[in-house]
Amino acid sequence: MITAIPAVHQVRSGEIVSRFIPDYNLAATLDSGQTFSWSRAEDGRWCGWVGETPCVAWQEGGRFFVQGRGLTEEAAAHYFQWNLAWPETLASFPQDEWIARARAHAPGLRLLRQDPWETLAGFICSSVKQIVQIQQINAELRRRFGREAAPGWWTFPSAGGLAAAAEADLRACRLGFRARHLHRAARQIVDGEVCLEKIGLLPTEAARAELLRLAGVGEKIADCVLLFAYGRGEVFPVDVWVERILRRLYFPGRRGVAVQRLRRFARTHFGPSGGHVQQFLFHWIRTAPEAETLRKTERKAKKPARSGR
DNA sequence: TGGCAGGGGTTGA
DNA sequence: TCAACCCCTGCC
Repeated sequence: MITAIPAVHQVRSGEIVSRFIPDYNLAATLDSGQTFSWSRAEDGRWCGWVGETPCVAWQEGGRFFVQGRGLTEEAAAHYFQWNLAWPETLASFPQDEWIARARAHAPGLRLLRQDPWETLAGFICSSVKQIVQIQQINAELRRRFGREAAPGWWTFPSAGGLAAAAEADLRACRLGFRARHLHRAARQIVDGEVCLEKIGLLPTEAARAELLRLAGVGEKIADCVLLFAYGRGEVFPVDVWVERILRRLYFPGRRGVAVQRLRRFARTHFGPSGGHVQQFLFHWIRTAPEAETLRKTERKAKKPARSGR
């Protein structure tokens, strides 16, 4: 089986950058479904990528360390969002019981600032897939189409690299029907039909409209890219788990509330840092012991349709 | 052990 | 609005 864990020792001779950030929860951040490029190694440290630099990251005594050959503090600070005004971000959250529970479950859960193409491609691969499977697809795409930056470490393939590949070769990475979407999206970017750099300069609504022009990109994936790659912290992606939370916690006893209604509610209710709130709620319902009952109830109550909508 | 339902979504009719 | 799309996992 392909795993996302490369050879740790290959980067242990690189530069180490660090900063004292006691209120950063690295494990929750890397394990909360916003990135598919990091894995926990046997020694508890995290192996992954800051851009095209293979890195190892860990925390000790409130200090955050990242090691990688050629890694700069600027690059680490940008990717891990070290400079975000965290207390101010938290202060902008609405006060309610569920957000308080989610925050208490994983204090210091942050958002990353990832590469737009890698994030986009990763989420196109994610539809109706579980996180472990997405990580395997990510690793397979790297191994087949990436550049070997260090022994055992392959960069994420460029849009050009995937556009030039045969769709059948993408399917061989366990992509299934997603292969067609990813191939077409890569083609659209290579052809200049959609420009990821320009999207970064657009207001959020216009940026979302541009992303929605890409094959395999609907509202959920567009919102994930806006939040995790373009740093639009107000964007609140609504996937099936968050949809269940919103229905259960904010619209109890109300049947037939449309997803669009939930999205409108989320945009206004959760405020300017709604994306951060979403990440807390998402991580809480997936992993918190106290949410176990809610998870089971929702699975049973789920309608038999295959799409989860 | 094998069969089958279902999964972090989008597309196109 | 809903079936179809692939493949893998977990449950019975």
